[in-house]
Amino acid sequence: MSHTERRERLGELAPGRLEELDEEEEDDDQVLPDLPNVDDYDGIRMRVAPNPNGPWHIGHARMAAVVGTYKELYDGSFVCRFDDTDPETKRPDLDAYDAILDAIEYLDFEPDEVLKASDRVETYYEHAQELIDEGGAYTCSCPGEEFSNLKNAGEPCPHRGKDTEQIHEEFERMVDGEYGEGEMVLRVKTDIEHKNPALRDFVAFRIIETPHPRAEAADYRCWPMLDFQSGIDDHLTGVTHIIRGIDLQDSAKRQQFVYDYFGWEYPEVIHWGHVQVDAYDVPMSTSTIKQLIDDGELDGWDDPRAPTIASLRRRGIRGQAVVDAMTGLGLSTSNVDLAMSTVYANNRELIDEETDRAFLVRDDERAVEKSVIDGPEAGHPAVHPNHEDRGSREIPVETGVLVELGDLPPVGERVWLKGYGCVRHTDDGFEYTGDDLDVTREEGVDIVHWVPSDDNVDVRLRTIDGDISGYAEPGILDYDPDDLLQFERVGFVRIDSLPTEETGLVAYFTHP
RNA sequence: GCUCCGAUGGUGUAGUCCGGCCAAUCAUAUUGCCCUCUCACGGCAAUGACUUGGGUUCAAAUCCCAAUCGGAGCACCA
Repeated sequence: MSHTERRERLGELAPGRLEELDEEEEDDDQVLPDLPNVDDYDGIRMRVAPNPNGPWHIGHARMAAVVGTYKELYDGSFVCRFDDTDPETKRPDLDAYDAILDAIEYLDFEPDEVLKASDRVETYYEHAQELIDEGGAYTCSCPGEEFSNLKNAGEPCPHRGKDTEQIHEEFERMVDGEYGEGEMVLRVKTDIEHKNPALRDFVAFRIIETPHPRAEAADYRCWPMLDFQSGIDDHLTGVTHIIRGIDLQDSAKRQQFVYDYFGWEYPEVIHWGHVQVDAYDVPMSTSTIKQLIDDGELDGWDDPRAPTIASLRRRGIRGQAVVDAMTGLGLSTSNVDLAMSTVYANNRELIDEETDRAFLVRDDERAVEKSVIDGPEAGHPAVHPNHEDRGSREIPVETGVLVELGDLPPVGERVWLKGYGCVRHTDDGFEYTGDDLDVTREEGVDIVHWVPSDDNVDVRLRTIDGDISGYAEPGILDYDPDDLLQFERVGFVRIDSLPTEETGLVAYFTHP
């Protein structure tokens, strides 16, 4: 049935429906879907809860980008809470706390409150004691495997029936550090026969003998598990909406037991899948990146080859470009692949108009030197092709020029040196022809970039695929670190440092 | 093994709740053309998707069932 036929048919069968559809012409062009049950809350409060075991990789930016955007959308607030309750397996990196806050700032968001779980251990203890009073927790000395077997069979362990006084006493001893690792844990009493084995009597506190790296928290040995700590904190900090990964899809159900004991209302929860990013050889994992840095494979967290926030920033990519790409991914529960080309497209849109142009002849393309015969003394390409008012550059020619091998025409053919003029490749070098620009259109003469063979600047261009060396036009020295440029026909770069006695100018490749 | 969850082009996404203006949106990507003293920007066009099979219905991307594929949890990690 054709579209028109369908419409006519619908008109016969349900005339009102057709009008309804016509009226539904809605208006929302929202960047993110509505949060659930927003009207049930006085204000929207969310949280970003990173583990500070390293600076952020690109995937981490998604949480800050989305939570920050919701904050703006609903005029709400968000907490940045460092969930640093494992000094052993996910040992916090003391530099990461600030690195993460910097990353959030780079994305142009500001947490309304910053908390560290390791500052709040006493609070967790208090709630544990309360939970014990409510009959919601018990100390358990089962070896892990033994408990696991019982749990999988749906059988309670012998410790489940202890009286409250003994539990208090043993928990007290856990806090006082009187047990070694693995000797005693505090479990939340859920439903040992729950059909989902993942929800049965989970651990709330365990002993870790390795001191916490933060001096303020170094004396604690009895640490809460994520599900306990996070559940308590979300309530205490007034969080209304939680976004978290599908790896934590059972957390809410686990924490619900604790909330029930306390008579609390559980916040709204959204789960989303994992993000993969294309374009990188390096896996997007904090521990892997850390290892590669330790091994010297990467220069640091901001190495252009690292899939990290620090790297994107150093390459001159705006936080806004990252945020736009992240919000574009939506909140799907399935795993998603972020194409870096999306980030690049967003960023190009942000920087193209304002970024000055320059020439870089890449040595990796095997620059070739040619003397220029009978030509003008200098070329004058535009600073920006779409903005004549920004003037033109002056590039001296003197004895000759460098061009990339791939741009060198066969002997006897012409090429147009951009901003300079047309030359013919002869046995003697480049002979200036004086041709009009029309030859580039009418006779197919290619327009190429070039630099003076004498007066140029050594450049090391750091890219996602490794370093490239080359020679830039002299005017590049007028720029400062952190300035952006577009090397014409190469791509955008951020100037990282000016030349020194030992090294040339260092630039980071942004994107084509 | 037990328990959850998901599936729209190369990628992401809208539409799914409440079946009908879906002949499926937008972006990105790729390709071609135009513009251009850049392979940038801009303009135009092309490419390309409802996992499969049943069922309900006048009508299914949308509801139901099954299969397939994929993801996640069952840690004294977060």
